[in-house]
Amino acid sequence: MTKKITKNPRARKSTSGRAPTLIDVAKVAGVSPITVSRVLNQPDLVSEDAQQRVRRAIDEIGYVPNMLAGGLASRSSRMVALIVPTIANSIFAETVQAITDTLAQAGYQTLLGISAYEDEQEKQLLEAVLGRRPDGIILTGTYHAPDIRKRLEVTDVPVVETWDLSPDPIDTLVGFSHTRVGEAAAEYLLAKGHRRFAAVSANDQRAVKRLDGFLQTLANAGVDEPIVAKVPTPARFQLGREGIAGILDQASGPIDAVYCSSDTLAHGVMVEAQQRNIRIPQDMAVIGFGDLDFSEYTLPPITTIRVNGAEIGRRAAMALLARMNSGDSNAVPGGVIDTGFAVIERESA
Amino acid sequence: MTKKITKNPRARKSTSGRAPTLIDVAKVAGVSPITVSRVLNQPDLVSEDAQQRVRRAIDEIGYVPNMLAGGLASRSSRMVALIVPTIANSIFAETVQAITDTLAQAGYQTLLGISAYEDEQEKQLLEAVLGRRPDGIILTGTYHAPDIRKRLEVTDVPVVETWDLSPDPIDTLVGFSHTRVGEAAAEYLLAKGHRRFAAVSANDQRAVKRLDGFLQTLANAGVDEPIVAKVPTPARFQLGREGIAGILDQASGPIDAVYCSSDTLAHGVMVEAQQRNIRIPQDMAVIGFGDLDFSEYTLPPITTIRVNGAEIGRRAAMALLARMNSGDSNAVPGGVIDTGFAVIERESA
DNA sequence: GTGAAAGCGCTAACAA
DNA sequence: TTGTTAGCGCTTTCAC
Repeated sequence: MTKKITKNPRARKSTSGRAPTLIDVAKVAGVSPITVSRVLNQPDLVSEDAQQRVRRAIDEIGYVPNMLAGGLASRSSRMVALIVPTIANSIFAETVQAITDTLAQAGYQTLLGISAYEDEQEKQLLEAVLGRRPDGIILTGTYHAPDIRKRLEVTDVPVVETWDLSPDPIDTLVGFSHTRVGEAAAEYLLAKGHRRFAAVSANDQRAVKRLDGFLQTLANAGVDEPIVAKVPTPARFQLGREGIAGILDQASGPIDAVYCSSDTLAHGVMVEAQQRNIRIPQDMAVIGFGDLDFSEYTLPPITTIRVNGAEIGRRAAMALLARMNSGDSNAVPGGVIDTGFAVIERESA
Repeated sequence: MTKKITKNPRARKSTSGRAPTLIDVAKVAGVSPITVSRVLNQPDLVSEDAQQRVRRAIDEIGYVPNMLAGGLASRSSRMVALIVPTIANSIFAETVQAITDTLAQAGYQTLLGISAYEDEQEKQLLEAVLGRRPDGIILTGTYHAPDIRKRLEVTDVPVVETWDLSPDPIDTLVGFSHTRVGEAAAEYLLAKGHRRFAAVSANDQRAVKRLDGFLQTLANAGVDEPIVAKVPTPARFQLGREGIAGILDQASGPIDAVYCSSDTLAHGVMVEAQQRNIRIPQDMAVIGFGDLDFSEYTLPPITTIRVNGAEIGRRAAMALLARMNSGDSNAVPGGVIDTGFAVIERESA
């Protein structure tokens, strides 16, 4: 190692081989261990004088509390497990960022798991994470493999599901209705007078819900069934391009409007349209879903159904914090919070 | 809580109020606690027969090992702290994803901290995280506030710095030279015959290094000093647009080529150029840095200096794993791995 | 191949 | 306001 073991006079404890403990601090400060503990966790119970001595001692020997030991003794790890399908998508990234921020401010660390939209992954991550005794768990989506769900229902760890709505949450839910998103997209396009539709959708749980809402609303309105291109997860720009290319090649007539399950796909659709000299939105309207910042400045402008990833993250984290602090019993029932979404029109540049 | 406390016959331990422990397993299996521990951690030392009985017991009572206790006793938490400036940027997101994946496969969980490019944040995150006794730490960048650095040098926790190169790493380093990236950009543009330059750069540590490399190389070549627009972090699409707009408004003549510290900024530059009927690359060349997938399909195509975020993450994680497993002493010196970068030309559509 | 004893570093509960 | 006594649930010796 490049690091030199300098003869730092303060390093007496670190040279002794093991990290200084609370007992070391207590000795230096001339108090009992529990007083040191109190200075750290409930300073109000300790006299000014003792606090001073203890803090001085902590600085002097470079003491860092061992939270493994603390967690074991107090049965509270001050960690939250967060499981998301991906962070490569800017909107989930915003949510993750907001969650870690909010939790960090409240003194909780975030244990991150990325499930890649795989049940098996999610299960393994949970398995691994439960052993750490997290004080709370935040999960993306409302579908979870049956055994995972059961495990979570039995645990008394507060669970927040987010990014979706469901009639039977495990515990607490902070999200919005993807079915409604799809319906809103269809309603919007129908109101604009469009009648010949196509759809490019990813095939993950929530994208499929949106698509179903979209298709169902169209069916109810009695318009022709749209051509649908389903693309694999994670949705990449180029998949949108390929998706619409296939649709346009096989379509018997012109397409009025294209529904995309995400802005990323919508972007690909737009570029392909541009290649083919199809003007947007005059020749073909495009509606996306997700992160407005992206589509707002991409030319030509498209209509987007916008959700605020950061806001969802913040609210999910706050719901969890409330849950964790509401006494540790299951007395308080978990709630459902609908964060909603907004349709953002950007027809004219 | 919505969850019903069902009269599940197996839930005898969970209804008893506390989670089953290793001792509970031992009783059911008719062995001593240490045997249970061995089945979990060193199964080779235990007879087939005993293993069977223990595993059966574990399933029966739904035992989940308490890693807080395990970590305390074994002085190894099997957690790694990861501190990044942001994940809202797809390239860092890839790195984070690769790191968590690689570590998870090796049985380590990732404790995520997001520093928002703030020293103070980074410090607090580290402070908070050190108490969890992580087995390793992965940090973004090579600059760290002096006190953070000192703290880390004294610790015997393996540290991997990534996403940059430096002559004096704390321990191990996996990254590439940002100065060289800037130089390569300048060399590339100069070779194309460009002479009147502009630059739009973010103002974080590494972006500034790239910019400096770019400017220095131009200065050495004796060309006029470029107009530079520095934009705040995190770089958003629109900042690129505003940056180049300001430059074009104040420039006394045409600009041959624009250097951008990231593809996100480059995208903004391109859109603004499009608005002003400046053709790319014929009228004005643009070079970016970061994630090829983004710029490759954005029209018009630009040249990008590409780094593979996932690859960097994987290598950083593997370096850390090697470090953590190389006996716990500081015997093995930390190494420096240069992951390099590539110049991707996309001049013609 | 298995077990008994002794902590890991901290905090809960009670007492003074 | 402070301290004492017992653990938290596991792994490390070391013994058999």
